[in-house]
Amino acid sequence: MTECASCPPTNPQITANPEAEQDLASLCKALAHPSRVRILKILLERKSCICGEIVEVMPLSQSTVSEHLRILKQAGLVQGEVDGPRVCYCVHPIVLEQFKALVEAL
Amino acid sequence: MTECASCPPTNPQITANPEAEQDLASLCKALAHPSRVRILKILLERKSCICGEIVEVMPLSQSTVSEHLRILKQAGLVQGEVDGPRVCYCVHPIVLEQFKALVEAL
DNA sequence: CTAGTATATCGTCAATCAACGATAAGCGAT
DNA sequence: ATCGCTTATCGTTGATTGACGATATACTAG
Repeated sequence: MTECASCPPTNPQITANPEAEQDLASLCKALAHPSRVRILKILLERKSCICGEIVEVMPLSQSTVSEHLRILKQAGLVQGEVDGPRVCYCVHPIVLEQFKALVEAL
Repeated sequence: MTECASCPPTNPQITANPEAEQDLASLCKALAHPSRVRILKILLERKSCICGEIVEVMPLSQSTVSEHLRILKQAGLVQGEVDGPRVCYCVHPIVLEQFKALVEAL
């Protein structure tokens, strides 16, 4: 039972939920790049669900932005809806809440 | 102003705090691997601040666990204190709270 | 000082990531 | 059907990651 002075008291519950841990890791991985955090913020702040607009705002090429969107979409954090010739992206509220809950549970 | 039906209404505030976004991305990156989430959970759940004990519990080599700990420490989520021949790791409560706050603010 | 234990670092290798330009695919309008 | 616009995908490249064994470092005990 090693213990040190500077460590805070911790709850002794024995959780170990491998699935939740994997989910948290996956969601974190999706947000492990500043550009993707930025994109998520943009989607949250704008009333519209833009897509090409993101490319205009970001200092990245269209293909790179598209790739970041793919990663966010694959993680479930974002969903894209085809709207004529363009695609309308928006945050998936439920998955974002799940992410918040997983982090809060730490 | 593209907008689509399935998207939730979002707050129109213009935040754009690049520093906070970078911080969030860095913290997420540190937790972007299941093993590191696992290690963090272990540190939170155990009353002790173990280190070699982590190696025993994880299906990874000592050097790999050490590397994961280094990444967590570099992100500030964890701190290690030398305790004789061994090192006592524990979660840095303030940084963890900052992480929670950044996620909650999404 | 030496031996033993615990942890960190090094070197390597395969795999994954991030970025880009080029190109394909989807759709509306002509 | 074709043109023009928007977005996705492909192929490439250099950088980073994750894993390991081997080794170096740090500390205690004897």
